[in-house]
Amino acid sequence: MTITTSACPSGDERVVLFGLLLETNARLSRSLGVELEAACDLPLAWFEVLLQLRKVPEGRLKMNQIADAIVHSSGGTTRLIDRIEEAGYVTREHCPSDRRAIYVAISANGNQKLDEALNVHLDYLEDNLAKRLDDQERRTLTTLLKKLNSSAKPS
Amino acid sequence: MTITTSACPSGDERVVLFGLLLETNARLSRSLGVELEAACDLPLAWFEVLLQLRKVPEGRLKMNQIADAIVHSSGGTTRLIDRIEEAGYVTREHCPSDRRAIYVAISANGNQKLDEALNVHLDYLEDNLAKRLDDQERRTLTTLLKKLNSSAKPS
DNA sequence: GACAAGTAGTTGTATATGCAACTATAATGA
DNA sequence: TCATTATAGTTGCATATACAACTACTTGTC
Repeated sequence: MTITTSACPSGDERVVLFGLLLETNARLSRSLGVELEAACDLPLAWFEVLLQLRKVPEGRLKMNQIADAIVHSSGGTTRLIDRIEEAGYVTREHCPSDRRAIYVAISANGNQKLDEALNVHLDYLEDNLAKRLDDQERRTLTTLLKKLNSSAKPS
Repeated sequence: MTITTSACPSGDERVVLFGLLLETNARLSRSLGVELEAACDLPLAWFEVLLQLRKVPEGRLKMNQIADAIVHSSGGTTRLIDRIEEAGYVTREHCPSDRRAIYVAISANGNQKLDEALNVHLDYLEDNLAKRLDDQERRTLTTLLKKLNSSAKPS
């Protein structure tokens, strides 16, 4: 019995695209993670959480909102927030209107750390995004990723 | 001391783009992983390895080539290949010209499993890529990701 | 109001992965 | 040739995460 490799659609244009997406993401997030860790002693996942918290004017989100935003499981998010809280970058606050829910709020230390990390991040992006893609290309990429992303949300 | 949130570059166009890349990837790979696992009982990481092996005509790669292709650490790759080998989808072969090196070769079962998985993957891509982006957009995205990716390789 | 069903978050447990130390082999060069 | 340095892969250990079961609370229905 020969291994025919059959119709072998591994060269399919969509398969290639998807593989590229995985690879690009893996390389970029790994190298950013290394830099953040080295320069700020801040894991990438923590950075993502702090960034999400800064995005909203109140500076706080519920556990499940964070879990959704960073695409983690509920249990994983609990543990992640445990660690970030222990480091003093966020605090848990009770939600008055729903006693099941918990707000996670960024602290002063968290904001300071995030500023630090954003400097590293911006340098990184300058080297790895801006150097490779011009304004127009970045805008196009943003648009395309948004299209791709919105679809996958409700699953 | 007020929490000024400082210059707050979290809305920076590049930061947004990077966040989008992380999020898109996380959502897509998670949902593909769930489908592959459900339909073929094949973890996404295994699928990635098998796909890399099929990409090359010989159907085999050295450990470090695999590690690089799928962006894993060397130790992580050893363990990953251990599991895939135990499942019978790949085999380890000695390299005659370098006795330190090990070839990992896809087996007949591995090829069969990969065909199965590719069917799922192609359906998935049809739903999640092709439905959202037309041919032109996919080509553009591919080009942009390639540019982005080539840069990050040597690190 | 009370019971059923749904939702928010946590915890036990299993697993996957990275890092650093290690072994074995190869390449370099004095 | 032998010693040094570099490389390929594996292993011990620590950690991060997912899944499923659980508790506590809320919402909907009668």
